[in-house]
Amino acid sequence: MQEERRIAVLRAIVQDYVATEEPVGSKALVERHSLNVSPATVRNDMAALEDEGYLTQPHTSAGRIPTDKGYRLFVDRLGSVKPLSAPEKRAIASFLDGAVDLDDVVSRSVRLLSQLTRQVAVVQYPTLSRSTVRHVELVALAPDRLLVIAILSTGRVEQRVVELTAPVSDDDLARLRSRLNLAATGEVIAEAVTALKALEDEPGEHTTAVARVLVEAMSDHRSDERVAVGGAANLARYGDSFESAVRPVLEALEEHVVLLQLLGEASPSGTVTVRIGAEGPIENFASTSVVATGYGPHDDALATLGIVGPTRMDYPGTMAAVRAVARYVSRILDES
Amino acid sequence: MQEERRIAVLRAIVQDYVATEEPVGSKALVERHSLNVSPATVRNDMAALEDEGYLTQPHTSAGRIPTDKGYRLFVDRLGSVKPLSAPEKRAIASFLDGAVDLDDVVSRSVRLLSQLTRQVAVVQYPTLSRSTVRHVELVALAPDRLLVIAILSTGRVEQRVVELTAPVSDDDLARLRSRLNLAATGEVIAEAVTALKALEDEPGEHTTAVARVLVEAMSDHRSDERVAVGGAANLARYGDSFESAVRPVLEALEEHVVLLQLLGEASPSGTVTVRIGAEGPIENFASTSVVATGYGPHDDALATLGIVGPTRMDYPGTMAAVRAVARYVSRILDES
DNA sequence: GCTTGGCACTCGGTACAGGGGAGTGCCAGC
DNA sequence: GCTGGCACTCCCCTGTACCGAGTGCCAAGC
Repeated sequence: MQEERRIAVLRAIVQDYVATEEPVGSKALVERHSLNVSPATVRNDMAALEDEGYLTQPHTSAGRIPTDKGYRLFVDRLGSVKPLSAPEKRAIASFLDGAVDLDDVVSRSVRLLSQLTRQVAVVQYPTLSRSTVRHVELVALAPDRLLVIAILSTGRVEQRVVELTAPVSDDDLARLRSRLNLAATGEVIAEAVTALKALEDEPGEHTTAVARVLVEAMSDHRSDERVAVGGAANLARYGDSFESAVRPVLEALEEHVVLLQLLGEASPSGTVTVRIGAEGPIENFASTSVVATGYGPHDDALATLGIVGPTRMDYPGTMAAVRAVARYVSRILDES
Repeated sequence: MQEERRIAVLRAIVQDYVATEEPVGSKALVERHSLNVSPATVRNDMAALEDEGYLTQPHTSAGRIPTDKGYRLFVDRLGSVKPLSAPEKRAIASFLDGAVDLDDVVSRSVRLLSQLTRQVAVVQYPTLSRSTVRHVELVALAPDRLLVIAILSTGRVEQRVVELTAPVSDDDLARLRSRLNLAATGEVIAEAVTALKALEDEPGEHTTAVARVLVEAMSDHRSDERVAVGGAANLARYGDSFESAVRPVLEALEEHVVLLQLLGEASPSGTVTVRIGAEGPIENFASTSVVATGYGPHDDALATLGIVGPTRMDYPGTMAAVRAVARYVSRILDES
C-alpha cells in the first residue's frame, strides 16, 4: 500500500523535475498531482526514497531531485510508453519518404530525430559486415592505373585506385572483371573477402593486386564506423553547467569511435536501450543519458540510432520517438 | 608621428585583449609593451581611437576593447603575417599525407584546421561544377533495373537506380554504356550534362531514362553543398554569453546552406578572406568572425575552407594556419 | 604643440549583513 | 499509518559599504 504510493511519488517527482528543472518539494507535489495525501506524508515517503538512493537533495532545505538510480527505476518500471500522436507519425512518414539514397536516409533520420526529441541525434550507418556485394567494377584510368569500385547492398560505394606494374589490355580487364564478380557478387562481405583472398594466390597477371585492394576496401572498418550527428544546437538548452556538461558531449560527438561506444551494441529492433549517467562507457558523462535502439532491413539490427541528452529528460517521449524513427527507417531499408 | 603611435596603441590593445580576454587599460598597456610614453599619453590616444570608432568601453571606468572596425583595421593594416613554425609545417604535412580518398582528405583537413586554430573548422567539398566526368558505368541489377554510376575527377561517385519499362539485353547495355561514355567522359560536368540532354531525345529504347537519371545525378546540387565541420568542442571556450553567442553558431553549423553562405565565394588561393562580426551574411553573428580561403588543384579555387570563431581571436595566427592548410590540401589534390 | 604627472571622479566587483521563503524533520494526536 | 503543527535550516535576494582599476581633464614641462 505505502510501497505503491512511494513509487507514485517517485514518478511524480521525476515528471515534475523534468518539466520544471527545479527541485520539487512536498507541497508543490501534492498540489500538482492528485495523490490524496498530505504533504507531511509525502515528506515521509521522500525521506524513505532518499534513504534507498532514489532521490537526493541539492542542499538541506531544498526539494528533491532524482538520482541516476531514481531515473533508472522510472525508466524500467514506471515509464508508460507514450504513443506518438497521429500528426507526429505522419510527420515521420512524410519526412523520411522521398529519400533518394542511403546518405539521404541517414541525414534525414538524424534531422528528424533531433527535431522530435529536441536532443542531439546520432545515427550509425548500416554496417558493412552483414551487407552483401552488389557489384564490382573496374575502370581503366590509364593503361596501368585501375579504379576499383565495390557497390554494396546497403547502397554504399567503396573505391580505390590501383597502380599496376604493367599495362592491362581491355580483354584482360573484361576477364578480370567477370572473375571478380563471379567470386564476390551476391555474397556477404565476409564470404566475398575469403573468395577474393583465394583469388589473390592465383597466377593471373594483375589479379593479385586488384583482389588485394578489394579485400582491403571491403574490410576497411573505417567505414563501419561512420555516424551522422545532428541537432547539436539543442545542447544550448543545457543552460547551466556549460563547461562541465556540454564540452564532453561536444567532444564525444566528434570522435566517432567514442560515439559508437556510446551507442553501444545494437539492441534488437523494438527494444530501446537507455543508459543513464555514469552507466555509460564514457567518463565525464555524469549528467548525460543515451537512448538508443537497433535498426535495419527485415528487423536485422545492422546499426544503431539514438539520442544523447541530459539525464533530466522526458524518457517516455524520447523512447517512443527513437523507437518510431527506427521502425520507419527499417521499413524504408526493407524496400530498397 | 602621433598617428603612428596611435596605430601602435591599437595594435597593442588588440593583442592584449585577444590574449587576456579583458578590457585593457592604459597602465597595463605601457607596462606590457615598450611604447616609451606615459599612461596619460596613451589615454589621450585611446580617447581619440574611441572617437574614431576603433575602440569601445564596456562601461565608463573600464579599459578599452576593440570594435569590429578596430579588428578590421588590425587585420587590414597591422597584422604582420605570422609564419608557421617548422614543427607546425611538419605536422600539417604528416597529418595530411596518407589520406586515401577525397573523404579522407576533407576529414583530415577539418581536424587539422580545428586543432591548429583551436576554432571550429569548416571545409567545403570540391564543387562538382568544374570537375570532369571520369567514367560512366551501368550495372544490371535485374533485367529491368539498372544501377547507374558516374565517377568524377574529384574522386566523387554519384549513383542512382533506374527502373526500366522493359528488360534490357547485354548487347543493348554495352551499346548504351559506350554511347554514354562517348558523350560524357572527359567533359566538364556542365558540358556532359548538355551532351546527355541531347541523348535524352534520341529514339533508343532505354537511352532516355538512363540519360535523364545521369543528368539528374550530375546536376544534383545537394552534392555541391557538402561540407565537413570539426572542432565544435572549441565552442566551449566561448565561456560567457553562451546562449547568445554559441547557439547561433551551432545552428549555422547544421545548416549546410547557411555554412556555405558564411564561407562565401571562394577567394583566390593565397588570399585569405576575413569577415568580422556583422560583416557576414548572417544575423546574430555579432561577435563571430570567419576566416576563409579558396583551395583546389592547380590553385583553382574549387572550394572554400576556413574557420569560425569569436571576433576576439588571434587573426595573424589563424590566417596563417588557414592559408597553410589550404596550400597543402591543394597540393595533395594536384597529385591525384 | 605634444607629453606628462596629478587628481578627482566613476563604476563594477566583492564582501557582509539582514530578511523572506520554501522546504524539511520531527512529534504528538487521531 | 496519516496528518497538522512547529521549529529549524539554508538558499537567495537586497541593500550597503568599500576597494581598486581606470578614466578625463588640467596645468606644467620639454
